[in-house]
Amino acid sequence: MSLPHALLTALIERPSSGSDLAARFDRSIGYFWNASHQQIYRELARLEATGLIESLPEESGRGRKRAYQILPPGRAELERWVSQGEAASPLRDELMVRLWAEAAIGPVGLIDLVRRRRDQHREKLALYERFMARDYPEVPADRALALRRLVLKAGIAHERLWAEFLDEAETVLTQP
Amino acid sequence: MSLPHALLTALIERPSSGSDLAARFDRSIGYFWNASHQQIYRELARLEATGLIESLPEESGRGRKRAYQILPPGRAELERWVSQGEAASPLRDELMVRLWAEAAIGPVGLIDLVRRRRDQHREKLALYERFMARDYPEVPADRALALRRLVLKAGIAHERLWAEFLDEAETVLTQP
DNA sequence: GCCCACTATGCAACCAGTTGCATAGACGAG
DNA sequence: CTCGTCTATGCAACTGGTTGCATAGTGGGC
Repeated sequence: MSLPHALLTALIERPSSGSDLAARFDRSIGYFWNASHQQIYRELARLEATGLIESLPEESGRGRKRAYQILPPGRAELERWVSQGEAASPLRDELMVRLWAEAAIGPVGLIDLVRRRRDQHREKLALYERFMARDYPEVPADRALALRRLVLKAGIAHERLWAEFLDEAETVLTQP
Repeated sequence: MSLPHALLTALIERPSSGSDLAARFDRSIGYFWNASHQQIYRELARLEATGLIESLPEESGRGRKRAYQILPPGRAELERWVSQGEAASPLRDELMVRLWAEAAIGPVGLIDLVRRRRDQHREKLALYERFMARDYPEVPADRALALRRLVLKAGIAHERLWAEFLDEAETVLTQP
């Protein structure tokens, strides 16, 4: 249940509409949590129904932007939640299952998929590195900025790890 | 939809019951795909209903082991699936959302959670490294073994990355 | 002025995964 | 022998995420 809290966090930074939020997700926390616009709209409606956020009265309706802002109970809920988590989100990666299956049934053309996916990771890596160079040319002294930089840094490390791993997988898949 | 294919792969290696499979998931592909016993039983029932596997006739019933084996259509489906995937599974990590939220609302005691989670990753890392030393003392020449070793290696790299990242997060969270 | 493409919002149905619990046999302690 | 505990199987309800589609406004090209 991180999506509502991710939305609350985004709304603390500034009031936003659903499409705003969808766009912002792609550019910041999107490294580690993504959401489709349908999820976002549904969750915003729920958050409003439970009184954690409210929509700004700007003659709403379909096709019209509808901005939301966070309310005090929303901030309280976010504070409660942040330090309260427990288990690590379970790890799931389809490609690993495919590699494992290839080991069991022999060569079946997984190599193309591996190459495509490695290229995806390389692209993301390059993108995130541009973000890093642009937004954090040096390590910020400010705590909040340092934390946001850290999240981006984790995204970079993650993409680099996968790109390197997939290079190695390519070698193993082609050789014998 | 990787679970059915993960089960098919496991059943190629050898016929197994639901609880067998649950145990084996914890020790091999579990690094990258896990499943509760409920999911496994339900999925096995589905796979049998669609004719991809069959249960061995060993006087079944509750409390009795009920082993399944893969059928030719199951193997065919697995081969079809392996090389056919497309998008990378979306990445989701709650802790990153929490870090991001902490950046927005200030210190709220996330540090304990970070330490706990770092320790979890360290434990897994140590465990996987033991597996590596025990099962793959040297790089196997055999393709299938090399692939399985590779999956384990990815698990190790992943846990190490997280443990190191969380060390850094601890530093940032405590300092300012 | 009209059409077309684009942005923004939203509904409904479906699917995968989780949670809580129930039931049946195996097996050992007393 | 019977009680408690462990393993194995299973059902039902719920939740979060995905897919496919529908509808309303906006704005540019012609």
